[in-house]
Amino acid sequence: MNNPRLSPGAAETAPPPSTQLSESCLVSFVRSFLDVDAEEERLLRLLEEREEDHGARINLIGAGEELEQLFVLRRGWAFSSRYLPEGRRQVLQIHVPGDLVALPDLVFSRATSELDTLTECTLCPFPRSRIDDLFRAAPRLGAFLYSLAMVERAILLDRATSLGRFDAPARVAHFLLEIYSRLLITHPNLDRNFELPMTQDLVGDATGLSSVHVSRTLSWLESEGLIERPTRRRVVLRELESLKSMCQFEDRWQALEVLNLVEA
Amino acid sequence: MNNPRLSPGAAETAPPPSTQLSESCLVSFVRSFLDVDAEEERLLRLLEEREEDHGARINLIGAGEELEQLFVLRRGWAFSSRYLPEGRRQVLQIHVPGDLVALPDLVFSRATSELDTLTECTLCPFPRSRIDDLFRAAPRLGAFLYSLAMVERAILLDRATSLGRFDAPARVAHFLLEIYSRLLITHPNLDRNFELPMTQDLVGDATGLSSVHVSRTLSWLESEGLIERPTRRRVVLRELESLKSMCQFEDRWQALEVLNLVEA
DNA sequence: CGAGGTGTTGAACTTGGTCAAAAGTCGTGG
DNA sequence: CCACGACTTTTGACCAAGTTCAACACCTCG
Repeated sequence: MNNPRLSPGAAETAPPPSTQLSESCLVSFVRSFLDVDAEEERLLRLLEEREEDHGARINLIGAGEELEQLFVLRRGWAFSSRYLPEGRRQVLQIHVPGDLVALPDLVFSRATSELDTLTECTLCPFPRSRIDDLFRAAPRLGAFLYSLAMVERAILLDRATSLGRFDAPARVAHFLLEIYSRLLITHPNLDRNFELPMTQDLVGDATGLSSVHVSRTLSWLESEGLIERPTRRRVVLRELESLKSMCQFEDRWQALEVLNLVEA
Repeated sequence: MNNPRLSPGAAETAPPPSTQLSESCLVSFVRSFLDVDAEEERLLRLLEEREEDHGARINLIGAGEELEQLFVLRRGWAFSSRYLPEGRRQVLQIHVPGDLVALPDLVFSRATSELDTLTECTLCPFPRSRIDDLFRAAPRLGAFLYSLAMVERAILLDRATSLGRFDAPARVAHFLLEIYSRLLITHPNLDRNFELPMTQDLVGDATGLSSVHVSRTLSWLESEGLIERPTRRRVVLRELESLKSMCQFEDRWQALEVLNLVEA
């Protein structure tokens, strides 16, 4: 949970149950890329002042809704998606703890996609104006947000490549690796396996496949020894390197170099 | 070429041949979203100090190359893409005049994709550090860059939806509309038609289809009266509304509300 | 124990891909 | 001004990956 790269810092081995208000997964997420000073930390913590819990599998924001609040996702998983005619759907993003959610919709007056929880979640809502404050009062954090957006962009382009040109096994592999690489930032000790709280239906909607074909593809990957599925929701990336090479996976988070502004 | 929304400004009807250094398509692009003050304009013009010409169909940046410079695309079209094994390719982005090119790679030490010209181009290279200056000295422009990134993000999510869940006609329609809506910003007088300097092969690599199927799909769209192709490279979006509804098209540029920071 | 959601499997089908040939387009140079 | 050659687009025949439909098995939780 603490900084895997820049600040060796106070190493707590006990997995923080995130019950203490003092442990902010947003701050620790930012810290893994940037040395945060006291004032910056204060501004970030302001985003997590309030918190609210939500159950699993419920809709938080509907596409087209007016958005007064943005959120830090403090606990649990969520996803954003878009509904299409005839009951089709595209899953656009999987959100894990530490993510800033709905931030992009800041520049639109209405939400551009649905937001749903996967598991029970704790969200910290904050008003849009906090982001303005942040750009004004802490240009380094502004530049950091920009850097974040650029990583996300690179990841979306990777995904476009996956959706546009990969076959089913490569798409599924890419999807698993994308999530795994994001989880590694805040959980550097994950040993090639993680809990994926999604039905195959959702995985299909994320990879542009039918749930039936996701099932077949996962079975095939398992039969090839590339992955394992010890339980329904757990995935083991058994042959990490083979999986990476079958979809040209690049870890964009690892490669990130935050725009590092010298204070004026 | 002048501001279609915020500043009615000095209306020149003659199409500016962009030979005068004083007419910057970047400035006019920014101006269509934001009232730019003198100091901000100066900072933007700094990005276009130098310029260099390049021929059509040549490679400007290879994926993995170290990047010292970013570019403003002043004249001509370019595209970025990624090569895949077995000669496959995914076209990721079409760049038109006024675009900031390679900016996202700012946060990576190496280019994440290929950059190639489509037509003859004039590029204005500038060093990475200019962007830092911009974030520090003009937080409003920093916030503007952020807003731009968020529109681009929304567009990329639309594209993911297209690649993941649309059939061939809808993908092609979406592709054409995406370009058309971008062109409208700087050329508000386009009358449902534009020059598209791309082979069908490239369109296929952008839409995740084979060039053969692009040909069939364009013919089908034409036979349905949805588009016309008066010449090889010109497209007329004859039934704009039908095209939009067949791919749920949303114009993200139109909906953009730039983060509008009040000066501190 | 039973019910509803989830995952698996098989069979028929469909969309779009591949291969190959023909036709069209455009620039170049004789 | 025309002819040639390279490239692009079109068309047809065949093929393959993934979809759809439907039945069945499997958890999991009351």
